[in-house]
Amino acid sequence: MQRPTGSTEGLRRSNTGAVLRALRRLGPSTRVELAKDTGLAKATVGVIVADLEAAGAVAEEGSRPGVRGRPGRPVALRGERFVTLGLELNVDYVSAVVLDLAGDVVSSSSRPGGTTADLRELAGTALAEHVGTDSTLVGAMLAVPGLVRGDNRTVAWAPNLHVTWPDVADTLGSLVPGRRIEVSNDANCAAYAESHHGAATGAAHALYLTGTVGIGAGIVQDGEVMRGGAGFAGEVGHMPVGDSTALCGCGRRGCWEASIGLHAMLAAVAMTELDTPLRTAEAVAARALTDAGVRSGLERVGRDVGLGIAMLSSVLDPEVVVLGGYFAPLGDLVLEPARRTLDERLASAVQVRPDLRTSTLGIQAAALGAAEQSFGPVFAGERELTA
Amino acid sequence: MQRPTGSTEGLRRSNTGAVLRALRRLGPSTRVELAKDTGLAKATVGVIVADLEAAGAVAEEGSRPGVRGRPGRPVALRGERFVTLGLELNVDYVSAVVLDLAGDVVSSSSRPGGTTADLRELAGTALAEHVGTDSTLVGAMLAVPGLVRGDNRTVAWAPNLHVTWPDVADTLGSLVPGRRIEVSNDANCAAYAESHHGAATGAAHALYLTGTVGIGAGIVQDGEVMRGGAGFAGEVGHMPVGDSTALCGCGRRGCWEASIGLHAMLAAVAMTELDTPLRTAEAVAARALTDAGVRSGLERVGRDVGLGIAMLSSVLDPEVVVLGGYFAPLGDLVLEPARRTLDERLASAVQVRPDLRTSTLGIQAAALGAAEQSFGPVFAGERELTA
DNA sequence: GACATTAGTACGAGTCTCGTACTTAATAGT
DNA sequence: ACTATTAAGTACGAGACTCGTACTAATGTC
Repeated sequence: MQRPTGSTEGLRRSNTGAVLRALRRLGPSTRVELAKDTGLAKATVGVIVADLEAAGAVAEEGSRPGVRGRPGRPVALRGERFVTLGLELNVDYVSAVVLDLAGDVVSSSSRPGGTTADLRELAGTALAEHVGTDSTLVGAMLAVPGLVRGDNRTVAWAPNLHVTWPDVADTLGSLVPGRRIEVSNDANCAAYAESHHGAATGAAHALYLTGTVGIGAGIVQDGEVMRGGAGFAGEVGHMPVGDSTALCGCGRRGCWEASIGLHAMLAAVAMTELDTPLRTAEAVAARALTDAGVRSGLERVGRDVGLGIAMLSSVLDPEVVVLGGYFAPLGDLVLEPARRTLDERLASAVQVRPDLRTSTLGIQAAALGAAEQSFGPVFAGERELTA
Repeated sequence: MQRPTGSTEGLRRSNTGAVLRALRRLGPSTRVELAKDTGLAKATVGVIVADLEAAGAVAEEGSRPGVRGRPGRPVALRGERFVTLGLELNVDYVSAVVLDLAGDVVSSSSRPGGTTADLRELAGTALAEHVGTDSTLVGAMLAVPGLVRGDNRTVAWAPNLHVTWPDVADTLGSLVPGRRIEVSNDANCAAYAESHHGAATGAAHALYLTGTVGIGAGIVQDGEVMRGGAGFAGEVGHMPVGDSTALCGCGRRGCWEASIGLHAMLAAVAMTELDTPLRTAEAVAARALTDAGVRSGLERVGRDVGLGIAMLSSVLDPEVVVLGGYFAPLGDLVLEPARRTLDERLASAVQVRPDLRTSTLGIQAAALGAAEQSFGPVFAGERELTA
């Protein structure tokens, strides 16, 4: 999905990227299998694999015999050598994920707090403990709840965070010398994570919905995050959906998050907020087991969730919609009414309702997605893996 | 924007595509200018240009002196040799556009009628009159109002058309021997046309809204049509927007097109339909000059248009929104209230309202977009131009 | 008319992919 | 146990392509 650099070296980079992608997708594979999948010649794959092995990016596994003929020697991505760092700075917690080239999570941690110092400490610990001198940090990305420009560098608007941006950039810059830390929107990162590791694995077109006090969406189209003209695509919290009289925190009426945000949900079930959205939702789910009033309140919220997803689906046509944030603990209590509403709103018989699922990655979704995105240039064949 | 095929020949194709794209974007350019723009070496560009000239795809223009040094000899895309055919089959009219490699419309025609025979006749005439034996038909695409799968081959649902699909495919197949005719959605084609030739020229992220009895959207993201998982992205007519009590032709209530479709607009201004949507809208626009009631009716429609665009903008973040179909003749009568509504619904201070414009391509938009899309593989460096 | 300046080309070096032929390592059959 | 068969991986030379350098060509400037 990228333009080759023009030169033959660029061609090699591009083909190396194709081999790496095939290894991620197929798992351990022999050279012949890789050749078949990528369309390259056997000999070419052999050379590329040898280079990757020298760089420490792949390793041979034990052969698997049983069939006639010389057994192939499968090659697998090796995690030890190359890693990325994904961070999330949120209102009341920070997260860090170290991901390796094989796609395994090397380290995953989060803690309460929302300051630059909290983030710095968590990231510093993760790096110190899990990124040795023999491994290379390929890239790093920070996910934030806010509007981030398409260049992945400047935060245009993050009203809920109590930090100043040059400060964050400086702090993190000193942490990862020589590598710029990119910034991206948390919902976009989470969407990427779910489509690569979570509930939407394998779906090229996925939609992720994060729900806390605000509502945000991350859109994955053709395996890539969709950013829009300025980078602000997916800011769906203030779409006019649901109860048109509901007063939103932004001062207007009828915003979607005024109908399905955490506070609206709590009002619907007549309960109060606990310390975190997740714990609050768990308490609501527990109460729903015995309280019909809570169940019907969630039913109302679910219908409004479905209404918004109907809208988004008709625009984006995703295969899978993943609900994260406070929706995850509530599960089918919200999803079932949403599915019913969605079925009612399908425009035609040929349209298939997207699969509604709850997030499987929880609070680490955004940080994991940030880490995974940092591998993007490697798998795209834009950045070379050097020892 | 695409991956080379692996071989060095693929690299050449890819680089040739880059040169062609540069020529389209920059206009006539010298080899040095092309080298600077594409990042290729002077010598490489020289070879590629020579090949293209031999194939008849480009030609040298008169030099432009005036500066010190040897004057460059600009090279320009040549239209005579390679063309594409874009067709549109709609409910009550058919259109055909022949487009050449230089981006000039060679022929553009449309006529009433909505049968396979009408289409065949129009297409046959266009080909016979404007595609000589010395020119090559690079590709052909048909735009239809309906749901077309992402493979650009199968029509899943087109309830308004009174044709059978194998029939259309056979008829057109015999017209363009040896080349498969692709099919696509009309709004997607029109969006592509507007972003390449029309009101959104130069915008990488554009949204096109077509309005007749039904409402459809075409989405261009990063210069490419966004299709979604099944190919049905942009089916926005039945989003729940606007008057939630309005009864839609689909049997449900609250669909957007029940508030802003042609019939809803006519009800709002208390006028009756003429033979075509365009002529009807022109009559309404004329009446609005003297009739305050009509103006306030359009005002109401405009607000609902703005409400839906607010929704779409928060999801897609386009730079430009182009309104086609019956909206074009009404212009600011609808756009102004839409802009005001949009301004009210912007979620944050940093978000910029997308530019609302009326279509400049009129009834030919879809056919032109279909033709332009048929050049896609050429500019992407996937298909070679051979004499 | 000499010089400076810029455009375009010729050419050789380097890189890469590919197909073919060959080697290697296993199973199947006798 | 030995041979035939099958399939994986590699060595090697041919071919295609890009690139940098050196060179030629064409124009304006002094």
